[in-house]
Amino acid sequence: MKKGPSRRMTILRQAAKMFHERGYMASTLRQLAGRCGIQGASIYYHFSSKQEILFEIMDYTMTTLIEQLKETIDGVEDPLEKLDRAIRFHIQYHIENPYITHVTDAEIRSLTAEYFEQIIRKRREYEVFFHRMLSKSVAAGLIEVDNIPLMRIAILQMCTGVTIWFREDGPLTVDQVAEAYIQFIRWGVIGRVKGSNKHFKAL
Amino acid sequence: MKKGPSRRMTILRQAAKMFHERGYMASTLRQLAGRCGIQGASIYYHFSSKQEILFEIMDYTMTTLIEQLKETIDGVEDPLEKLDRAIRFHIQYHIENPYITHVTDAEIRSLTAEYFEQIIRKRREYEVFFHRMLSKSVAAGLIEVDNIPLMRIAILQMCTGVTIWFREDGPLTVDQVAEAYIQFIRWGVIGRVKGSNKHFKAL
DNA sequence: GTCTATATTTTGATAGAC
DNA sequence: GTCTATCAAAATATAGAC
Repeated sequence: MKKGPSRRMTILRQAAKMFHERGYMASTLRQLAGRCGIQGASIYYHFSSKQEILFEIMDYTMTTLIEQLKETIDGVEDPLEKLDRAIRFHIQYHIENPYITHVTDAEIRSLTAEYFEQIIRKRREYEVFFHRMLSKSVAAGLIEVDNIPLMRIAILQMCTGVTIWFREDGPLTVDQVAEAYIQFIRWGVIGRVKGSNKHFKAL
Repeated sequence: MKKGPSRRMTILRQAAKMFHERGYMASTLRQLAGRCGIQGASIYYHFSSKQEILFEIMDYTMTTLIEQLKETIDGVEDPLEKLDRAIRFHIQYHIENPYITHVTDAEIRSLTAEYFEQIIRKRREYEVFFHRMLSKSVAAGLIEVDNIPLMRIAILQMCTGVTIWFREDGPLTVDQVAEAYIQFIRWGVIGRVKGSNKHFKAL
């Protein structure tokens, strides 16, 4: 009675894992089919092209990221608290879904023009949330940021990077990484050191 | 009498640009040759394989990074000042050499086993410098970092990321980016806000 | 839905003339 | 040093049987 994931799903999952490991261009449909226990040609019953597989992975990822980010920050008043939760969610989602998120981040240039535009649009939509949270936190005097787009890029690149080095069987838990990164983003490496307030700009 | 760069150099430069734009696997030797004004087969007079071209780019980059990092921090006493200069150098070199640095960072999995080992070894060597500077700064009580390898990864990933988004014809200068990133790494987004010392752990 | 067989293109790389 | 011509392998994708 146990009904596993559909073949279509299996292909997408194995493709994401493969693209993550070797890159899109270095992955072949025959190898992908092999990992799914079918022949290369059988892939084409489920997808019309290799490009479509890549796009499906990326579109699902971006759609889910946007949707869950909205749920995460919805209703939270304080913009800094909102930003905190958003960053935490971003790290958590990327650690828990390393294949699809890494592929979505790293293989965007492998997309053909039409697909590229669709994914870029969703990526920008996602980034706007972070811009707004940063912007409102600055306006409220809670943080000090000169160039908001620059900080948005720095923070997201750093957090997205977990897909490359995080190992499930490694020494760190998701929460430990999220906590360490949040602390770093808030205070930097000096900001929490006792007595450093002597360095404060306006003191 | 004006002697331009050697053909070998031209090939390496164009290859780095191409690998940066499309990725190693998506770049063909015929296209590369075309950009150099020669035929595909002529590449093989200068290099024995496509792999060798990729390796040469990466090996040059890592060797130069290590060498210039040493020069940058040599003789500086204060470990935090040392770290500061190292980060500034890292950002500057990556912005000024975006093609070779991005390729070296992103295409390491495209290398065959023997080449891979050589480059990984140099990358680790480079990272050790940052580990030591962080470690000594913590020991001196200048900064507060719980997990040094984690912070090293976070900082370097963030700074290396400039190769992806920085545009020479954009609104920012190298120094502006370096300064913003250094400030962020030191103080985070809250650390410099007036009155935030109330958040300090030990106060 | 999956198979075998194959069409078509393109690739990295080699041979040999100039 | 660069060319033309070409090899051999591999890729994506299609056709049609089961």
